[in-house]
Amino acid sequence: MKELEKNYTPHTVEDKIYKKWLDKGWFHAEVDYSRKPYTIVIPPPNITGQLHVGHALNTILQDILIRTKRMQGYNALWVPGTDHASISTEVRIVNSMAAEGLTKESIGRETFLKRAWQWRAEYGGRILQQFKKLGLSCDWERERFTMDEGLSRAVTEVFIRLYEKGLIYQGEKLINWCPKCRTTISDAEVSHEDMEGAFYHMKYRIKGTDECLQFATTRPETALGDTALAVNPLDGRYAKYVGQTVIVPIVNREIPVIADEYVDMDFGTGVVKITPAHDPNDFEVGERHNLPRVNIMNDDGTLNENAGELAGLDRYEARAEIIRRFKALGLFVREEKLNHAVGVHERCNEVVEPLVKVQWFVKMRDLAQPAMEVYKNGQLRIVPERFGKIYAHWLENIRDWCISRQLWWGHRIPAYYCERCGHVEVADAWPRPGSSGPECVKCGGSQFRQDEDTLDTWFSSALWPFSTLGWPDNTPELQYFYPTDVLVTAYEIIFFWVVRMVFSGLEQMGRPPFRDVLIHGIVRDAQGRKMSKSLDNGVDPLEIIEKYGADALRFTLVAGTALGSDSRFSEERVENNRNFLNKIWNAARFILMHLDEGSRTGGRGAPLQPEDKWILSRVNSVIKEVTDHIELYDLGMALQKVQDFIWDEFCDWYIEMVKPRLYNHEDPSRETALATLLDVLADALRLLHPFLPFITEEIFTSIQTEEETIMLSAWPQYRPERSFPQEEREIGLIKEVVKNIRNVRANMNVAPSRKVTLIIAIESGQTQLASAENLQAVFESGRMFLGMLAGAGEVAVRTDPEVPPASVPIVFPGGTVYIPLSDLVDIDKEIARLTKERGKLETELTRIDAKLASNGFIEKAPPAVIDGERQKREKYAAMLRQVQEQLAGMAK
RNA sequence: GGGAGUUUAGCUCAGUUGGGAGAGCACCUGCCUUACAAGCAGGGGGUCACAGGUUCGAGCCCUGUAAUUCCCACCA
Repeated sequence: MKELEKNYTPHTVEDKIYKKWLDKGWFHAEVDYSRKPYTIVIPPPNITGQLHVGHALNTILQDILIRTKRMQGYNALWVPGTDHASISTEVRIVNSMAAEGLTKESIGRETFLKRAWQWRAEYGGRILQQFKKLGLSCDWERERFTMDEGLSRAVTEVFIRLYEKGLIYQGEKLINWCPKCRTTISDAEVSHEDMEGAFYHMKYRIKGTDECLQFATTRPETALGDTALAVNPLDGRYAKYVGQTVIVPIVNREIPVIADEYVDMDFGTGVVKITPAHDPNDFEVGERHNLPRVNIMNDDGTLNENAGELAGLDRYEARAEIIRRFKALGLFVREEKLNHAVGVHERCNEVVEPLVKVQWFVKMRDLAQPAMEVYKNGQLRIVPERFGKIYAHWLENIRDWCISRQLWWGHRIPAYYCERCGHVEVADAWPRPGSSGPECVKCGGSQFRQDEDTLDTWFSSALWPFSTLGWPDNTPELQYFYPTDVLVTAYEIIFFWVVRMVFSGLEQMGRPPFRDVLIHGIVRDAQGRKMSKSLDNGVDPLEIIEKYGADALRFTLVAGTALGSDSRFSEERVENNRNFLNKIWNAARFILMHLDEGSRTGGRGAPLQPEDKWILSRVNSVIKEVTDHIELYDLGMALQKVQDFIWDEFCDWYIEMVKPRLYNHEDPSRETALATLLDVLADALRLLHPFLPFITEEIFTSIQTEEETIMLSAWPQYRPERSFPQEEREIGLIKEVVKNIRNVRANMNVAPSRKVTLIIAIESGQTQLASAENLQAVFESGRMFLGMLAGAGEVAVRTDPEVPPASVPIVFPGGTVYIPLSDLVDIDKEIARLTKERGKLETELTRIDAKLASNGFIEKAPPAVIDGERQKREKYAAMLRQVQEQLAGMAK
């Protein structure tokens, strides 16, 4: 028998237990067709990542699901891994090099990549090590990295397949350019922020006249790239100008006035300058009207030679300069303040520049359609439902995905260009290894160079659910574990990741990559603010673990969080939850204390007592409730149910009830009580294990010796033969009476040590609960509880209707408990209590009477409800009568 | 501009097909009762944002309003 410390100390057990689990290989899953698989792939954190509470919440939820399913007998696999996170990693490496005075360009691609791999070796595993502190039961033997050989092969394979189907293409389109990171970014990476800007009213002179056309713009610097002015075709004011020519000053470009429906007549002057190379709308207008695209910007955000005299100026300097020059030319009208949304790169906050460039794109329409289909027909379920709308909305409005990035860290695009004629071959290598002779099918050239660009990091993440299982090889793992069961993620990356995994899974595997998507909220600080570096309000999970243990952290993150909604984190809550751990710990310690030789294995010496049946029946219900809630992903509620059960029913009632039996070694039912305690505790621990893996393991292995671990112990089942409704009602009555006696005692300031006499008068006849005889038996056997729990001394159970004189009544359905006033002190307080009680009963009766008197209610409410109301009325009326009698008696 | 969420006790939040308003924390009172003071027992405290409507009956359903948070969006 192990001795347990008085207080639970996580540090001494957590590392030891985790090591045991690892050494035993219990997290590892192998293909096994005799069992059903249950699979989750982890959302891979960035290799640059440091564990934060967001990761903690996300992974803990997955761990709860995996552990539950594992206990339920599934072959549970949880695949961990990390993401190379091309741009954010690259930026960090560049920054670290800058400290040494180095740049990417100065060291070259190859050296840079060496450095990046070193970075990955150094930091890549760190976050996973931190994950282990949380107690996660990932299959570490199957850890993957998005740039592993196999996963890289998957990326190339998908690229080639999509290219061959025409779903990946190279095109010259308007893309989002980040001048700071010097790369393209996808639409999803641009966030729109309201900024205070200005609306500049300017004009162009109409060629051959003295007239001008006035327009307004927020970006005057793009004027040098204008290739048209546009008006609405229905706009009578400008009809006569359409077809005429205006002159862009400074560069003296002659551009036409065109008519296009894009122009809103009621906004500004109704005239819009068209810059096809630097604005998405203008780009489309330009397409429709075959306008030339004049690119005036360099990759770093300065103006290029097309800007004439302004070449070399930064875009913001250029803006000021343009305004100055227009003013000098008399072409500047006025400026007004205007708040408008500006696209910024969400990673570096630089204002994004729309530019026309040749890039690689994924054609989305054909891929989005099946992804929408599986959502609509229910093959893919999104929990909570409302996030499905976000998913659907995004798919409906999806545009082609720009996947090429001007970065080095990532999967290099498998496209090869003929040096002589520029012909493109898409293949895993070109020329093909071992081939000889000219390779270019167009010109016979033999020199090829690979595309310099890499792929958007989400391109490889999109393949994660199957690439981690071995695809493109048809591995046994892929056949057995795919599709995965659930994807758990925060709502922030539905667009980036979830959508792309779904269409990739459908396209490559023919099935959605997961059945359910569980969306959780984000963890905010105690004031409800988002945690951020600038506010410095982030919580370091490792510090919390250090202080309170992983279980307390897990508890805090999961408890009290409704599906999909944000939660607040405070250390105070962790502390409270730590207290719960201590509570369980001490309950276990108490039981162990009373276990002596033979008890642990010994059977039940005597039949189950009513309180034993009550607690068994209760745990039985809790098993069902908890299992159901987990099934619905309502993990916070599931945890709540077990906690309430353990603390309230098990500790505060059951343990207190059986103490006399435990202290009395002669009691034949002592063994039964111990066996029940162990039974119930073991079941509660099992229900709790997915949430609090460490403490449950520690206690479980202490209180019993048959099973080596709780993590592989069978999940408790609801057992009908363990349902005892009669005992639940009986003990429920005892609890109610005990509470009322305590109430009276507290109100009347009866010293806790003082015993009071109880006279329990049972009414004759049948009540809802039981017959008078049964009630009598209940109180006879409950006599002990009244003594233990309510400080009762003498207890007399009677059936005669005589009311004892000078006593305080406590009414219950079927009878009354009387406490002689001589045992109490303060009669005024008792009168006050009874008066209040009378008021409550009267209110209730009024309410019920009004209800019963209403014709509508009698006619329309279901009979069961009406019957219930009548019964309630009867019960309250009886109780009211007694209270009134008593008050009358005391008034004398 | 479009969409979604939230609004219940001082604080944080539950409230499962509409049928007697809940928990935890905080607060007040009494207890070092041989598992636990990180504990036990008792208590006070709410026009369920507002206004209408449906219903015999609304925290829950419908309509509108307000406050607040978030997401999406190319009005130059």
